[in-house]
Amino acid sequence: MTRASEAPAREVSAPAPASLLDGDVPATSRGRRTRERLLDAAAVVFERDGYLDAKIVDITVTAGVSSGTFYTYFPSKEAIFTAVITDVVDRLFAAAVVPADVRRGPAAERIEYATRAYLRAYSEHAGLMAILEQAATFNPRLREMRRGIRHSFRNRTEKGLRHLQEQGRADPALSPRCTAEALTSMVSNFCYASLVLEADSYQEDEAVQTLTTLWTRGIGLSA
Amino acid sequence: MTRASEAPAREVSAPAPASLLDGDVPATSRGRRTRERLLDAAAVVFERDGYLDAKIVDITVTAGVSSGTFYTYFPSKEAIFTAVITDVVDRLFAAAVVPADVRRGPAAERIEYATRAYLRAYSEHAGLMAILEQAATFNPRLREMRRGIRHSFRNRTEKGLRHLQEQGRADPALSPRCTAEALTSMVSNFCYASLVLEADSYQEDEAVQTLTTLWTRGIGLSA
Amino acid sequence: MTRASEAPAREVSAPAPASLLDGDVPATSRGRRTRERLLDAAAVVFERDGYLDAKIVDITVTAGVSSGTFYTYFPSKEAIFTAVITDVVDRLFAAAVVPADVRRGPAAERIEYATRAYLRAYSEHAGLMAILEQAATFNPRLREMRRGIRHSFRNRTEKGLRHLQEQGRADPALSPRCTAEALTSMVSNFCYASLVLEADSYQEDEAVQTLTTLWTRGIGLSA
Amino acid sequence: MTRASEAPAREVSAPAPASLLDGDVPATSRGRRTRERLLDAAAVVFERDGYLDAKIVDITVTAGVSSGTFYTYFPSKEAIFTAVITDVVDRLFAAAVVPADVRRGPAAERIEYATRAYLRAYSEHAGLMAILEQAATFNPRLREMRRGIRHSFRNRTEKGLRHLQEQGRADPALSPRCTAEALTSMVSNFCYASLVLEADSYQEDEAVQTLTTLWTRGIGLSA
DNA sequence: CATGAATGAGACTTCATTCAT
DNA sequence: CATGAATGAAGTCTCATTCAT
Repeated sequence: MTRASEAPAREVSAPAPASLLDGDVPATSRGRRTRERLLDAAAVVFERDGYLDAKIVDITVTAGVSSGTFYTYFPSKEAIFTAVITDVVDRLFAAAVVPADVRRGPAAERIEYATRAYLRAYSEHAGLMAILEQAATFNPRLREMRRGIRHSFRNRTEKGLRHLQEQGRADPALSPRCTAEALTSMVSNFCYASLVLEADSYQEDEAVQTLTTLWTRGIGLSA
Repeated sequence: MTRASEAPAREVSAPAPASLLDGDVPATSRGRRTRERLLDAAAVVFERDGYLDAKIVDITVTAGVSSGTFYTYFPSKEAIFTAVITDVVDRLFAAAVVPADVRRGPAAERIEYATRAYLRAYSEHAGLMAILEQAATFNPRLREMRRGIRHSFRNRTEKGLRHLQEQGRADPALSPRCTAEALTSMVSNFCYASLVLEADSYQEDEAVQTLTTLWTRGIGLSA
Repeated sequence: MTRASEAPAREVSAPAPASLLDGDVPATSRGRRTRERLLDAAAVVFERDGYLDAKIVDITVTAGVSSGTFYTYFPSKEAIFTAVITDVVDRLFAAAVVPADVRRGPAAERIEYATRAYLRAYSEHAGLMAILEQAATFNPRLREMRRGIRHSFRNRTEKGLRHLQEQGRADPALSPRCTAEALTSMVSNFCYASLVLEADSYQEDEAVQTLTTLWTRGIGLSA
Repeated sequence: MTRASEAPAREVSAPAPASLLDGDVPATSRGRRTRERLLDAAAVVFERDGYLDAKIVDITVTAGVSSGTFYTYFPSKEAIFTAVITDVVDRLFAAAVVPADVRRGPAAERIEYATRAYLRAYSEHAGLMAILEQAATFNPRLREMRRGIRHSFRNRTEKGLRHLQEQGRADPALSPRCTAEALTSMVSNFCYASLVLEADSYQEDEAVQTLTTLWTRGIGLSA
């Protein structure tokens, strides 16, 4: 019997939940396995059906558990989606890290490295990135998440650009922030357009070279 | 504006449309007015609530008609949304047309003109563009529409770039298609990021200059 | 697709609802008939199954309409229950009105009249009164309603007692408020106990005489 | 308090209870302690959340045991509620016992004593009494329990009244049963109304005096 | 005895669309 | 053409109870 409206206060004032509802790690290994199975199943279902059309039952059936079990581990569709996406984003960030030796090398190579890494990581997870893009359009919390990701990349670019400008190796007339925004847009939306909207339209090398050229020449990079 | 008494003959003699279900223009002026009211109401409601949360009743109530009346003019929610968006896109395209004198002028100015025009038009309709972005993520037909829009812009850019390359005024090493894709991404996603995701983050001039600089320098434009 | 949590604001800020959700009278006679049918069905179902076990479908099936139709007329189970109970309570109040000629007669007869009227009305609607009693134990709004009903009766008793005390015809040592509370308790809970908890345990005359005697003698009524 | 080491022999030699499922006392002292903890926790949770909203997990968490453990001691939610309420009712009955000296004194004082005792006991346990009232409205067994309690009090009153009538000290015209019903209603529902529905509306003395006066005068008690 | 994960039935509600008037 | 009432499929989430360890 559902009487949510009659005692809503507890949702807010409730002390620590009795269980794993907030995504804590389960106590037993059996629990951990079940949680993993649910996450894997969710990735499959979200990618296949999109955020809106993904049903909890589809996830539980795919994971081979009863539908009630879902709620032992995640309080909602949004929660498991966030967990799935967080995984992916972590890998995206990890992939985007430029190794020390490259970082110490020429700026152009650094930019090319980062661009290629982003393209590859995006391409590997294009399915779920598309779904994040979708979900972000109507879910405020997921939109916030998506903005956070974008900001990370933009800030890194902005910082790098300021550095080059200080060294006199990039056009000092460019607004670092606005330029970083534009370049982030270029790369991320190029990925979205060519990997999500269309199916794999460009060769990796062609794309990397084009983007790198536009980027380095655009900021007036001098060797 | 056409008053009911102006052209009654036509209302009678016009060949009865097979059906209004596809959004044809209604035969009577009263009908035309109702259709307009619905379109206006839909623009308001879609922009306010998003595609998913927009309810047909909200549209009809806003338009001041009964909910049944809706289906006299549009066969579905998707249909009226398409009609609304088509209007907006038409204006976006119209705004993006570069006047003859500018077209005959220097390439840099042409690019700046087009960029500024796009930015302004986007900013004017940012609300609905955001909703189109949303709807395109889950509705195949609307996704197709969105791709069509993108292709138009990209193709124009590609054509322009080929032209410059042929004249020896842009880097011939760049793939015209891939470059056009990247530049289209840069401008369109810059708009999306700064006008939809964030609230108006940049001055128009700063944005136009930054984008134009990146663009022209990126393609290696020579005077 | 349910996404209640993602746009909860509208529940509060929404302007006038597009329809009859707040229980307004339907515009057409067909609508009025349907609303009546739902109310009648609800009375039957609530009485038969109790508030908790009453299902919306049972009501709609009993009324011979689809389940969606329910929500054209009532926003929730609570709403239709309130409507049903309001009807019953109105009749209870109406029955409790003491006609002018009796009111001008001897106090003892007045009290007996009111007691008998209450008993009869309660007995007639015992089923639904029991359900109100139930619902009031866990639904704040319905509890408020129940208290309102009780207050009405208690206040009437209090007023009458003050009057008698002023006339020197009732014990002036009694607190009118507290006494009215006790007497209201006696009569109302006698009805609850003998008509709801047990099945019809007393003859009407026996009950009326006992209650009237306790009441009149209790307050020290002098002719 | 029994420590585990104190009586191990008995723990072993005691005839194994067929089952603990019906709330029998556990064989080990550790078990007894767990059972107590569950009962205490249940009292807290039931009083705080009501019967319907009380969750077994909340009880076990409050008691500091796992949810499975619950079923080692009680077969169901209803069972532990019954156990909790039985405790309370026992104390209510205990409090309602009129000591010998008072019993031998004047009838008016006896009635006053019993009334005051009831009021105090009820007030002390008002929270759980309210929940019993709630649970009784939808659970047949708990309703039976509630009726049993009521009958005890009513029967005692009835017996007392018969006694007074036989002694010629109370109105012989009153039906003892029906009168007892009415007086029980008056006192018990006065408590419910003033202690549960409203918050502590009357001073104890005022309430006791009012109720006692109505009671004694109502039955025509002569010294 | 204790643990905590697993179960699964089932009611509510929404809203695009249809249809009788 | 307009009205507004009627439709009905379908997915989420709860929680008492069971069971494997």
